[in-house]
Amino acid sequence: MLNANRDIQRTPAHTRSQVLTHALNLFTGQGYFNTSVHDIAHASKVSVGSIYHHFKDKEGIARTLYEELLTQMVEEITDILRNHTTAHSRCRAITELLFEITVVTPETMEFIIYAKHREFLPGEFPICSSKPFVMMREIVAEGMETGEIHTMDPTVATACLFGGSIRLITGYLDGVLEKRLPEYLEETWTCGWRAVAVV
Amino acid sequence: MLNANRDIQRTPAHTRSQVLTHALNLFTGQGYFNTSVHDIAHASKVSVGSIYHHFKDKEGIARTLYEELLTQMVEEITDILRNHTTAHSRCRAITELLFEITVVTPETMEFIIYAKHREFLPGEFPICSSKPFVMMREIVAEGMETGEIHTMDPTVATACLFGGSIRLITGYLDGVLEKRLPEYLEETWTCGWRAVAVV
DNA sequence: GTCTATACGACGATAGAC
DNA sequence: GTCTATCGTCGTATAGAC
Repeated sequence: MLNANRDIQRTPAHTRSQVLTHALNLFTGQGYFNTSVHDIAHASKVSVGSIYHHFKDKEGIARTLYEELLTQMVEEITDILRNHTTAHSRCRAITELLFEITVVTPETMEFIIYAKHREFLPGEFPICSSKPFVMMREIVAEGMETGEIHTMDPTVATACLFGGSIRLITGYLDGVLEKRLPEYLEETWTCGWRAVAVV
Repeated sequence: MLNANRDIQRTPAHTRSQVLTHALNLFTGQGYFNTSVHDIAHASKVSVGSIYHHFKDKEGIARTLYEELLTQMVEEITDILRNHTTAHSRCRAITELLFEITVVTPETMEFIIYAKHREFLPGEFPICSSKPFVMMREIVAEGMETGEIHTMDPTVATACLFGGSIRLITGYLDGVLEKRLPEYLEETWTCGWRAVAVV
């Protein structure tokens, strides 16, 4: 996953990362159920047998992807928590992070925020119960205690603060935006913050 | 068992509506690809042959559902346009409508707002390009001309105005809200409007 | 660990009787 | 129009050689 573009190797680690990379592209590009293990094998230039050696089954590939991408996102939010102190600054940084991930690795964002995980990952909790989203709500809740954000239901505040950004991101992933995504950042952030900020 | 079968209506219209109703439930409950035509036949108490008499194929069922539900929503928004004049009043009414549809017929809202249509309806435009969403953006744009809403990119304004509500709705559909959905209406609307309103 | 070949079940769709 | 029975295909997963 991390060392995606290297010379063609046949090491186990390389096989594994190739499979994950191409599975992510196929799952987001044409959907999990429209993607066969054979498709993944072909795109990864790896045999079906190798795939089943590294992963229990097709679902296992998706689950691994889901967990690794979420873990990565948690780390990035943790960094933001370290480098920013106010709720305003932290939420702004998270918004920038979401936009950046979307532009740099749209498949990642699509798989995290836009896929219907419950349809192919039985037992998995909804994405909004996942760690990154919980962290975002905690940041908002703390912002209420410091008086930066209106005292209200934290779920509502988080939804309204980030809801606009998420709409823009899904619009970008759907290819329906007229301008490039970053051009929407300032205005979207201003609106989102205005929705919840104490004047 | 056999007696029960006598009570079942066998008119074409009844067959068609039964299939659509149960297909919607199954598609939203377990996903389009996890639902077989046999499942639909069983749930609808109709034979597979009858289903294929009324619909070209499985995709045709989903496409019919999609079109009918969107048409219904367009009519409801049209009603709102008739009965309300200001952008404030119209957007508020639309927010209430979205919440009400979600509570009364969650499958409808899930199928419209939450399904990944492009994965099973090839050629279909993304939901945010659909008529209801376009109408919402037009209402917002008019609100800018009348001075009710900040002059800004209409896409951003619409995303921020309704983004919070949509997040709450998806949270409800995912079953992760602590309170019942209507209890969030006032606060969510207030936040959304504050995000874009001219003071 | 990686590969090819294959078993086997599931599902979409059709045929043809009533 | 509705039904049952069946066909053909596709895709997951495994077996077993290298």
